[in-house]
Amino acid sequence: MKQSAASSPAKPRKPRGRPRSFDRDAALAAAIEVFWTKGFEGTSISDLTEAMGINPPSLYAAFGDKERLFLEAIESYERSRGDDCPYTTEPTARASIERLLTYMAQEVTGPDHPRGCMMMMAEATSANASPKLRKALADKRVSAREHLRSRIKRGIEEGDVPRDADPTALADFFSTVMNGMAMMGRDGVSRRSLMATVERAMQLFPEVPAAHKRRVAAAA
Amino acid sequence: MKQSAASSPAKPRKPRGRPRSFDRDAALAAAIEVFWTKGFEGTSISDLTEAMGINPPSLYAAFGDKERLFLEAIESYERSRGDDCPYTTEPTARASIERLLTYMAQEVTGPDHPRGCMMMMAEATSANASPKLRKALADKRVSAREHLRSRIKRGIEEGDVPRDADPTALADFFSTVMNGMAMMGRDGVSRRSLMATVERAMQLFPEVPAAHKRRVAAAA
DNA sequence: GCACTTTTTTATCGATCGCTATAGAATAAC
DNA sequence: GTTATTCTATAGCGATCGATAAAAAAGTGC
Repeated sequence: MKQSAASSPAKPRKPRGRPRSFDRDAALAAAIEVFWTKGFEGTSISDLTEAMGINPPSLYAAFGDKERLFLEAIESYERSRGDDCPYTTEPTARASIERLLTYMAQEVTGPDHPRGCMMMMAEATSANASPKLRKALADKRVSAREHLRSRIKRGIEEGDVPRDADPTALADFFSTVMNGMAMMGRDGVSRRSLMATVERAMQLFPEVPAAHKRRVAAAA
Repeated sequence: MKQSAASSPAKPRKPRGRPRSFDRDAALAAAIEVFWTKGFEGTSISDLTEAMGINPPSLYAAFGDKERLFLEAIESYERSRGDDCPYTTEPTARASIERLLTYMAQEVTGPDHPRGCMMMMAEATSANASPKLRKALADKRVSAREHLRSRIKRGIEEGDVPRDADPTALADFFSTVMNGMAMMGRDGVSRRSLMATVERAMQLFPEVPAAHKRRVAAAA
């Protein structure tokens, strides 16, 4: 916690010992790819070391153990996807959800990385993992639904979603569709098919009555 | 292939050696429960022998190996669920799909067995399995979608689904919802919530125009 | 009774699992 | 230079993996 007064925090002095000979971020990216394909339990340390191009002691020194590496992989995976799809910046809840679903359809059928969703794989392949990891994954899934819910709630407050809409039920429905799309994507279903599903599902997003919409626009 | 003429096929004569001391069906049911919870790779032989109450050699003698036991478990699982939910007997495609989704909502939240769907677990936990098993699982998933599609197509032919409906796209959509429900169920979402999702999704099932419906009813 | 067949139990097999002890190699501090 | 520190590579730890050999046990047929 305490920081040395002599050393500038912005320019950390070079570490003492032998420098690391591999790119930590690149190694993590390689680990993500493997976990994404095989899940947590389906991935062995030798799978990882081979893909990352390092030996086991280097892996353990840099990432702790398999569970901690997996958690870091999950977090990096989610962060980069959040950056790729800034759905919260959309002006309406409807546009946010549609953007999210569209991104999902593209992502789970991406040609330059494993198909499907790493979080779905995580869920099914951590049955024997530590309670700590299980809990961390469950929290992330709950949090994802909660994000959807709060965005819809905000839409109600801002007037672009009808007052009688149920944010929790809507969030659960679109979460279900997203989960399903992840499975379908892993299953090899085409991007075109998933996009058709997105369009279909979006028909269920409730519209504000045109009359009320005008009223809100006038007030703003 | 050749059958002894002396022995009645309905009353097979008692086998020669030491009789099996366990109930094969009960053992298979126990195996299903374990695979359902932990997936294929997440389940070890000792997990199985403990749950089935037998020793490894008995398991191998009765079921072949782990993959064959798993396949038999999957097939038994699907058969019993097909028996539980005879959705093809419903008069319309809409009623069939709705029954199927409703059954799914109840099944994946069942209180007296593992949550979620065994086939979803199978998909994610067979990354290192033999190509043969992988293919068998993929075929089953394709076949499930095809069943949906053909039921909708039949609905078009029988006049209870509009002529301009796209059976493949509809089947893909409802398959996506079902897959998503399985994930949500495993995630601990309530049955009530899944039923709300079913009701919502069914709003997207296309209706035949009332005028045309009358015409078909008169013809029948 | 004895021969034969099949399942049971016990005790492993070799391979792989996640992980680490140890020693040598590469750098900074002095 | 020497020393201290940190990383790398080799080798292997105990545990568990899926699967089986061997022999005792429990039946049928004669």
